[in-house]
Amino acid sequence: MLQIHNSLSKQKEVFTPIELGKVKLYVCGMTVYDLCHVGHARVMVVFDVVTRYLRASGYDVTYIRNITDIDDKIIARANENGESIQSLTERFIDEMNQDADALGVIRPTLEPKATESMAEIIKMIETLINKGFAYASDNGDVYYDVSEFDGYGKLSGRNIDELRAGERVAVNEAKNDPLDFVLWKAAKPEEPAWDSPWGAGRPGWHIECSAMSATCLGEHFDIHGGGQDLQFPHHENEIAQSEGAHGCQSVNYWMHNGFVRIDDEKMSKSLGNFFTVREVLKKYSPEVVRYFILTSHYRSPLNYSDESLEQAKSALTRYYTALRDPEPQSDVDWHDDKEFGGRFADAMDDDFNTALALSVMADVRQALNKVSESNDTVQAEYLAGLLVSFGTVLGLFQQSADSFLLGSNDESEVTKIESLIEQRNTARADKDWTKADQVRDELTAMGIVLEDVTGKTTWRKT
RNA sequence: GGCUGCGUGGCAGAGUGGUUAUGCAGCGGACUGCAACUCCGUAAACGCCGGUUCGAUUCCGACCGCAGCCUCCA
Repeated sequence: MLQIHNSLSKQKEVFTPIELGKVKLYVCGMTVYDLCHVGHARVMVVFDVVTRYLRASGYDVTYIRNITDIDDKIIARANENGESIQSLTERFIDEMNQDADALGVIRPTLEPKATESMAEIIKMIETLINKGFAYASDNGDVYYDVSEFDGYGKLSGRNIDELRAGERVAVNEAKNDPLDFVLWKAAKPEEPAWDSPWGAGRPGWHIECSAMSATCLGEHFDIHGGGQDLQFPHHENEIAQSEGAHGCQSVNYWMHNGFVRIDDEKMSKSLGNFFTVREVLKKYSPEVVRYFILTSHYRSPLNYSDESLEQAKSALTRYYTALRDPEPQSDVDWHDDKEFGGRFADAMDDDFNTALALSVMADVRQALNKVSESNDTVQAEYLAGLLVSFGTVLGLFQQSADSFLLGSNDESEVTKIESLIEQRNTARADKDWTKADQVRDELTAMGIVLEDVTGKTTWRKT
């Protein structure tokens, strides 16, 4: 029985879908003005695994991840670059998709864009005004009147008084209350703008998610996810907008993933301490990055360091080494495995405890190595198939062992490696250990590790 | 200042009121010409101080330390 930690109640709750057998999931995606960093990768991978596991549990999942393609930062960056907003956002949408694909992230069912949802956004703002939750000010902005919404603060665990006490933003004269937030921004000269009943302008950040989630999933859906930093104010404001406009609960389960940190500090653009997915993938293969992300529970902080990535790489190398010989049985379904499959399900059912699920896989690997040693081919092929089956949930073991262990090499390099191995084996046959070790040292210097197993020598990259 | 969350062995990271997490690294052994791989064995932990309890790393309270949100941020 799946339990999910709900940010609304701050507890694990048994998951019950609104509609039997179906899950409607919305995740806040990227603002596209720059490359994805590891923090973005974490959101993508975490909710990819959530989606995969829900599907593996028999649910028909509709997964929506939006794209914010109009906001202040985008306008600023486009101006800096001297390019159009459209060319900037198209470029970074493409870059984002490249990163997501590289990381093995399954594409969402739909990826709605703010700029393509203007009619719905404007309509929703009109509804909010009509219902008394919003007001247009003289300067052409439209604001949400926070005092009108009773539940304001229920997600982030604050109340309006506390927020006022902590207020440290310059007061905006156009607002009735400093806590009110903008739904529609009047256009300044030279800024991109859409026509609206309040004049030319563009939407505030929060309203797009309320409009798009309702359009794609309906007014009431199952799960809403995103990074922890969106809990306040973004998600709090979404609740105020959606529930104000629709008059019903909008989301049953809120899920927030923890931050990626560097030296115990949040990785973020403003701190400048981020690594892009692109640069990490130059050093580590995508599954190593996925494995690293999944070693920690999704709500815990994840500390990024070379050492952590190296550990993930070593661990994954051991899995692929175990998978090298047996031909994985192709029709294994982990659900049918009483022992390991049951433990895996228990771990994943417990709020997607991937760290615990990985420890089950480690036990499978050990069992696999044992049966391989005793030449129990049938059992080895079964356990290899079981690992691959678990891998479909976590997005691991999606390549052949050889492609992971050998990397991509041009033919001449492989020929050279193989000829050196042959030279060494000839020397070994002659018991010329000095020569044999000399050749092996040469290969080591090339980043090649040799493994002599049962009369044959295999190699892999370090 | 307000509000949240966290503090586990060398490192990473789950979990639990009394019994092995797991991975990486280490140590001993088997295998090997030597290694590597693999297997077997092994050691090592629960921030500090009180309380509840027969017993607490696990529950409660204080303290210390760290992080996050309160402003754009995944």
